[in-house]
Amino acid sequence: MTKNSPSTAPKNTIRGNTKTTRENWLKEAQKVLIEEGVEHVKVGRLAKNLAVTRGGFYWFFKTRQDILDTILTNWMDSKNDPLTRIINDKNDTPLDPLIRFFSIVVHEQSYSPALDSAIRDWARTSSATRDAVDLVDDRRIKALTEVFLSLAYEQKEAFIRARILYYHQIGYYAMDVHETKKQRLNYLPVYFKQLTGFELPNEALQKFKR
Amino acid sequence: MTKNSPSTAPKNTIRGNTKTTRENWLKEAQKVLIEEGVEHVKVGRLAKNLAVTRGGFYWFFKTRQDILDTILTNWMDSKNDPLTRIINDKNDTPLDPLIRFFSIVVHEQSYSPALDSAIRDWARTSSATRDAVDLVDDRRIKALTEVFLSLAYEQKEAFIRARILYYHQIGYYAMDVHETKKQRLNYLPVYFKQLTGFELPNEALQKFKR
DNA sequence: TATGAAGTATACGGTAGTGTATATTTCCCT
DNA sequence: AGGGAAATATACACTACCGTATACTTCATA
Repeated sequence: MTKNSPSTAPKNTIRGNTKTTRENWLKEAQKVLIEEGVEHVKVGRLAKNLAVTRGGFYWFFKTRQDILDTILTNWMDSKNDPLTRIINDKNDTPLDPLIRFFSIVVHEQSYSPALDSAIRDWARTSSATRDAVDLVDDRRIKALTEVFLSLAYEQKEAFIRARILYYHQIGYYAMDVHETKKQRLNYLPVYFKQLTGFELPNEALQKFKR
Repeated sequence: MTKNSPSTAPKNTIRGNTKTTRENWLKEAQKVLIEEGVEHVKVGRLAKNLAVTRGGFYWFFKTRQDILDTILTNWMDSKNDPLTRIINDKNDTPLDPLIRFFSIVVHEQSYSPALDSAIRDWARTSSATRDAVDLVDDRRIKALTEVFLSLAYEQKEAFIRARILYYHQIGYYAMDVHETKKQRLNYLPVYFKQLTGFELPNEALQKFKR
């Protein structure tokens, strides 16, 4: 009847006839978003995947748009974006932030390029999403520019380097390249040299291999 | 009643109650594909944009899928892809193919990165499209690798350079960067240097400015 | 052990899309 | 001038969504 606001209510004890959680729905929605794009994130579809009827969905979310908004907000949150957090203060060598960037990108934990790419697609038809993507891209490129500046590149050159490094990354996943980790590690030093202008230190390479 | 095969019949004289051509529909479909993605390419939508009812659509195309297939086939055709045709034989300087690549990309005539990007999105849900995109990407990267090899780069380095150059390009448009031509020309020499390893010849830069 | 909160299932009315069948319009050609 | 080809318009049956309302189930806890 009158349902409570879906945005409240953290609850850890499971009560009643419960088969799904809000997180289940969110995760499933993200999965479909990644694999097939926004247009396929339909509540009936999610319900089916969760082996449940649509009814439950509206317990957790007000509308379809509501769950989409939630996904976007989560994604935008800088706390969830390792790519903007590559700049670490404490006892770094100047090259460390870049090594961290490559590490995040190569290992693909804590950061989902697939989600990034799916959201980028979504931006095509949603201006709110477009804005979010612009904001995040800008944030990341600023961070990378800082890094290159600290490596003594000129402003303009640093900015272009940041762009090439970042756009290349975006392109790589937009293309949906399938490579084994081994292949990627094989190419890594060449990529590093060409994209940053510096040699990848050998001890860093060793670390990647784990 | 029984309609003739839509794939035949080139006709230049306009007869009967005609308001649209097959090309009109195709172009409109491409436009919507670019602006909003495949899922929005609906025959009612196209009809509305062409100020006509849906009826006519089925004169030119068997089904919605038919027009989508046509778009994909056109796109795939290497004759329509300037990016794979950058290698010209006749009296080139070694750098000319690269200059041509940048020129195509900067000027955006004869090649629509927006369409490229939209089709890439589409590949997410259509395996036929996925295959087409893979094929085209591969073709282009091979072409670029050849170019870098002819500039005396080692095999591996040439391949990575080709990738970075191309992926950067893809990423640039996936990000939907908005820049004036002036800005792009400003950055161009820096991009060229970083992406190819060679200085952009001054006379080439001048040509870009027209 | 029973009761009510938390969630699930079912049923409904509405919109938007698909493709097919058929009537209608328009203009080239003779 | 009028017959017919080339489309266009209209009408239909069908399916897939959406969101709302309401009845039903199940378990934690009192």
